[in-house]
Amino acid sequence: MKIRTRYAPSPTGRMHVGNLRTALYAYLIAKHEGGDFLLRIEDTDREREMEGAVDIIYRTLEETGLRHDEGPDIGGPVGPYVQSERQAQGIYLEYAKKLVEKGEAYYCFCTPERLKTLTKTVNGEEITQYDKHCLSLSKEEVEANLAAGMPYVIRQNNPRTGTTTFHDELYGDISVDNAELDDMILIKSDGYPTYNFANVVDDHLMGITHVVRGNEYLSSAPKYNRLYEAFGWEVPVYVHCPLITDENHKKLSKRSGHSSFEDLVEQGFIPEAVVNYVALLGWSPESEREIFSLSELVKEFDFHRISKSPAVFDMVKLRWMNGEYIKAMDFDRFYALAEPFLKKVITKPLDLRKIAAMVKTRIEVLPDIEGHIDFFEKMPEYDCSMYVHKKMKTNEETSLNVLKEVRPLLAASEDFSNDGLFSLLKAYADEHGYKTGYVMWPIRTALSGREMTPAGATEILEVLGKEESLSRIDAAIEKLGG
RNA sequence: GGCCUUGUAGUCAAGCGGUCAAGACGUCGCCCUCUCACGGCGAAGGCCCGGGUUCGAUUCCCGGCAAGGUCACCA
Repeated sequence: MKIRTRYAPSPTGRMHVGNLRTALYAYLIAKHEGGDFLLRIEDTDREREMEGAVDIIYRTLEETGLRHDEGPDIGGPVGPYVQSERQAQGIYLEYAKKLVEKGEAYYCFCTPERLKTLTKTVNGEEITQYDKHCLSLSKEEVEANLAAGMPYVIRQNNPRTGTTTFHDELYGDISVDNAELDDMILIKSDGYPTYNFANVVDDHLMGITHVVRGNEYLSSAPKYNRLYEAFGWEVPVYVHCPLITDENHKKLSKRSGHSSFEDLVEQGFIPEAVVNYVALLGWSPESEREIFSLSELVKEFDFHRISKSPAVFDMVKLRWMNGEYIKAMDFDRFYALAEPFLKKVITKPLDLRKIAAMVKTRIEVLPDIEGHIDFFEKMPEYDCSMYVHKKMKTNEETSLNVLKEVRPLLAASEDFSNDGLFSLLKAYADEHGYKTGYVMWPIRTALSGREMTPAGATEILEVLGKEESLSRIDAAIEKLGG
């Protein structure tokens, strides 16, 4: 049988990294076996719906490369793929009524006020368990209420005794006392289905074979199972993914500042790196490899190797991985990404491509660029003590001397390329019996005013050009009292 | 509070009765080197606790403990 998985987000905002990983795993499970990956929009909560959110979903799927085979935008054999459209067709009500006929669900006319009396507070959380009050209504009473236009919901009718067991591919068999199962609402008073119900109905109607979802649904899974059984439908394979947490081991929330894919992209992360990192949060390949393209993941992915324990989202490791992607990236693409950051700092007509090349192996995230290159634009303030370097055996005096001697050589040099400059200065050093660093250190300091730079002295000379370089060296000589 | 799940270094993680308990990030040290970075080499750091079962438990069982999740007309 062909595997069919789905990603079923609700359009309420940016794509949370937990959802992204769920989508990724669903995609990988399907594609590893040559199956289908579908997109379904779950817009049954008209309150929380956000304008433009569907576009964010499309864009994120596009940027991460998680191409769906069926969905609202491209259609497919089991559409529509938007739940509000499906509800308009009356699909959910129709199926809910089937359950009512079977005695697996019932109409409920309880008012919010009455429901409130059923609520108790535990640890600051409000907990409500319905008391099956409306289950005892006779058929006539229900008909009368409906005829009178009383608002109603339809609830699942769960048994109060016995146990329900469901199977998860990762977690194994999980049994729950039926007394724990609330009579959850299937159809809301506005006529829309709840997530719980729409999900089951649509997954079945759309032929989903593997339901991939976050582990926060683990405790409600038995109720879904009962729904499948009530309908007499085959229960899909459940794959509950472990939770992704923040550094405090709490469910990742918007407050952490990096909870969504878009947040991360804004912070300068590369989509491929995010996908790669997220794939490894809760899953590990057989090999020791860590860097995987999406297509390599498709090949390697065995969902049985998904772990069961929650994982902390580690920005430090993500940064490292992003750096790996930047280093491996072909230069033109890197330059395209880097250019805005370069131009933010540098307005002078310097060779930005050369500067980009310098910085490529030294950053983890695009915005890191800015901190490396500001001295090109403008010579920063610095202290003369910077000329003192124990290992290079330099101090202010030796530096002044070197700068003075080297200045005319540079002024006379026709060749201001990195290679030419290096051999010129190397020859000078050899001639005087100096170590290379002994002469390079003061020059680099004079040119940059920085203890560390993304390039050596000669590369900086090359980029700065003769005129600017000499002027900076002159300023340094003066600063050193020469 | 009920229920569910999880528990290998700071973090991600291999492991599936016998291992010097992989690997990666981070940290520290060394090498390379015109600084830094890259790259190379190395170090420190771990099986939640207590009982069993077993010749032998990180691994199996039981009990604790801890953490997280969940208990909506949200998904």
